[in-house]
Formats: sequence, structure tokens, C-alpha cells
Amino acid sequence: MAQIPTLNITQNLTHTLGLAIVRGDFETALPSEAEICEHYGVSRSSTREAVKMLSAKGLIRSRPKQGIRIQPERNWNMFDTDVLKWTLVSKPTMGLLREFFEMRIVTDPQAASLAAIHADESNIAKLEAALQRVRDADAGLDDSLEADIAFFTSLFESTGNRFFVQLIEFVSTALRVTVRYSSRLQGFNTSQLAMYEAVFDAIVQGNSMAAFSLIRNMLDDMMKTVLVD
Amino acid sequence: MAQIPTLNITQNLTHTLGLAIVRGDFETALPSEAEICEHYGVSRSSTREAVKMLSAKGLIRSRPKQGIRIQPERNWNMFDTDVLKWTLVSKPTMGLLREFFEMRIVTDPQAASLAAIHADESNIAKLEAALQRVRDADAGLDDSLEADIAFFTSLFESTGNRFFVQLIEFVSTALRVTVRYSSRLQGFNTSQLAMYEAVFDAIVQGNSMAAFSLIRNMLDDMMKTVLVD
DNA sequence: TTATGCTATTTGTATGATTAATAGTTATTT
DNA sequence: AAATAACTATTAATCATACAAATAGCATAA
Repeated sequence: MAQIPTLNITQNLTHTLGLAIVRGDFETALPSEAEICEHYGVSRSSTREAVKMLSAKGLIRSRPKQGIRIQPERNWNMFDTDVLKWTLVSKPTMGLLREFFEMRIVTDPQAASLAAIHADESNIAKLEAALQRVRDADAGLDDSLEADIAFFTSLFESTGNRFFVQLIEFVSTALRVTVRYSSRLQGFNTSQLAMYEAVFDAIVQGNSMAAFSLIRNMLDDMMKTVLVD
Repeated sequence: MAQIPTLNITQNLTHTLGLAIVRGDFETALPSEAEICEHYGVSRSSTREAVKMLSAKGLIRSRPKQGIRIQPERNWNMFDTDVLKWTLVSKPTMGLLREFFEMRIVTDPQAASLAAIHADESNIAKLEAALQRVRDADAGLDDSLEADIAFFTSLFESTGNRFFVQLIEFVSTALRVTVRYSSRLQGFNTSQLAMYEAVFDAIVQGNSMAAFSLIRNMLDDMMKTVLVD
């Protein structure tokens, strides 16, 4: 059975404030610690710890007398899972979808290329397992989105590059969002089985250019399908 | 005059612990709160706040009875400025340099391409100012590295994509590291003035393909210069 | 006008007490 | 004997209070 992730007070406050900041509920600064304590009915310890977490993610900065100021969006750590989540929940626009694709159009093919060069037996095994899930999904036996995510996860894990590994959450989120906000994708993914098979073969054979092109072409098609004006 | 950024106790502890974690000083877990307090001579408030900051960056996770456990490296937020800095200070290997280039080889040309499409007057103005610094550096009147960083910063700012904007710190760090750990680059950057001029012109003219190719070619040359076995 | 000192405000730090979560152990039930 | 439930000890989580340090804004003086 899945463990129920009961959020504690600090975590709760962190998410509440983080979402409110990203959503633009505050102008340039948050209320003072004291006011936050009173408004949310929590102790100063918890408030301060939540503030520190948001500071660590680049959203705010607190200084004596100045209070808790919201940082320019440029400083926000957009690759942080929480910040990304809050952004998606509060501003799920077509523009954001475009920004996602502009990243993936460069990272995903490169990840495939690097995977073809650096994947070891363990990586190949995980890739093959993910490929099987894609096959199952194609036959209606598994969830198509989750199979996709599993494949891309093992793809990025195979790059041997910690920056690409870090992008797994980013790409997973992008996949979920793309599906949620684009009904045009319904029949798209399930017709891509041949492509996944080909990518897997290219990686096994160490053919980095083929792996690159296959993913790149798929994304190009996908963009045409999703990002229509 | 520049303000002296005096680190307070919490910030200090955060950096000390963060660096120690990345460096591998701890096996799988940190000492308990109480032990950290005693060892570093700080209060529990500061200790807990430092721990929360490191949790927010994905380095650790604390739970009652379990203590403060180090998370798998996969969860570390490598695009966080601090985590990146700690990684570089503790493991400045040639492998890391390669990983940097594997990212930049795809992000930088795409940034130039997007800049050619989305740059507005304000962006162009900043780019031109940065270009002037590159010219000055070429004439020995400004610091070559800082001029480079200024140019790439305004380039990524011009993309109109918040994920690319987020990569500014990443690329800046990559540039500094590349220079520091590769003496072969000494005469490289200063001979690139013509390339920067051409990129600027391409962006002004909205020629995204030209902007892409120019940056891509420069990085290819740079990799050949730096990443020799 | 400029510089300096004062003051009030807000975060930073320290400490103690209590509560909640949980890994490991023991006791109980089947 | 195996599974389950209750117990216990440990550690982080939370709350409360007090004091210290930083600093923006004001007042005062040169």
C-alpha cells in the first residue's frame, strides 16, 4: 500500500506561501513573520523554517527591518520541483507549454545521443523494461503517459550526465502537463511505438546520431500537433 | 561602494553542511540536530533552519527517529547556484567539465536562436552594451571573462523563456570554471570578437538559424580546445 | 546641504518545554 | 510458528519566550 504523505505544518505553510507568491498574491513583499504567524495560526519557528525553504528556492529574501521581499522571477529556481509545480498550477498557459517545448527540443535529443554513448548494462535493462511498458500501453495494458515517463526517465538516467539526470523531473512534469492541457495529443503517443523501438535499438547499437534524430523528429511532429495557434 | 555580504550563522552553517555533504564527508546521514548544535556551537533554531534550506535544495531529508538522511544525488538540485558551487569546489574534475559542455552545446545555440526571434528593444540594448564590453576586452580595456558572461547573460535574457533565463547562473558558472580549469583557453576568447559581432547582427536581423550556427560552431571549436584527453 | 547619531521595527539567535512520528522490541493472538 | 498488536525509546516537529543584531527612517548637529 502507498504511504500517505501527511504534510506537516512547515511543509504546508511552505506550499501555501510558495503558491501564493508564484500566483502573484503579494505585491513585492510578504507580511512580517509576526503577521504570518497570526494569519496562519502557526508558531514563529514553523514560519521561519518555511521562509527559509522558500529563500533556498530563490523565491524570497528576508532581512531585518526590510521584511520578507519577493525576489525577481529571474532568481526563482524554475527547475525545482515545487516551484515548477506552483507555476503550473497558477499559470497553465499556452506560452508556458511553448517554453517547455523549447527546452525539450534541445535536451531530449541530446539525452538520447548521450545515452547511446554512455548507457551501461543496467541502463539498457531499465530502458528495455520501460520499452515493454510502452508496448503494453500500446496494447491497452498499461497507462500510456506513465509508460512514456518511464521511458524518458531511463533515457535521461542513461546519459551519465548529472545535469541531464536532474532534468528528469522537469521532463516528466512537461509530459504530464502537455497531456493535460492538450486534448490533441490523445491519439498521438499511442502511435509512437515504432519510434520508441527504434530509439532503443539505436542506443543499444551505440548509434548516437540515429537516437538523436529519432527523438528530434518526434518532438517536431509533436510540436506541430500541440502548438497550433 | 559594494556592500559586504556578512554571512549570518544560519547561512554559514548551511554552506558548511552543504559543502560537507557534496564532498562526501558523511556516509548516509548527518549527525542528529543535537550533535550538530554541539559540534558547530550553534543553537537549535539555526541548525534547523540550515537543515530546512538543504532539504529545500534536495540534498537531505529529515524525519523523526530516522534523523537527517542524505538523499540520492539524483534528487540534488544541480541547477541551484549553491549546490553547483559546492559541487565545483569539491569535485572540479574533467568529467564535470565535459558534463557542462554537453549541456551548453545544446542550450547556448538554442538560446541564440530564440533570442533572434524574441528579443525586444530593451534586450537588444543590453546585448549591444555587452558587445561593447567584449570589444573593450578585445582591446585590453575590460576583463575578457566578465565581458563574455555579460554577453551570454543578455543572450539568455533575450530568449523570452524563463527556463533559459534560469540557466544564466549555470552558464556563468560554466564559463568561470572552464577558464579556471583550462589554461588552454587563455588566448581563445579574445580571438572571438568577430563571432560575437556576427551573433549580435543575426539577432538584430531576426536570423535565428545564423545565430544558432555561429554559437554552435564556437562551442565545437571550444570543446576541441578544452576537452583534449 | 551633509553628516552623524537616535530610535523603532523586524529578522536573527538562543533556550526550554512539550508533542508527534517512528524504528525496533516485546507481547499477544491466531 | 507466524502474524499482529502494543510498547518503548529516540529524534525531529512545534510552540513559547527572551534577547541580540541589523537597518530604514527620522532627527539632530555641523
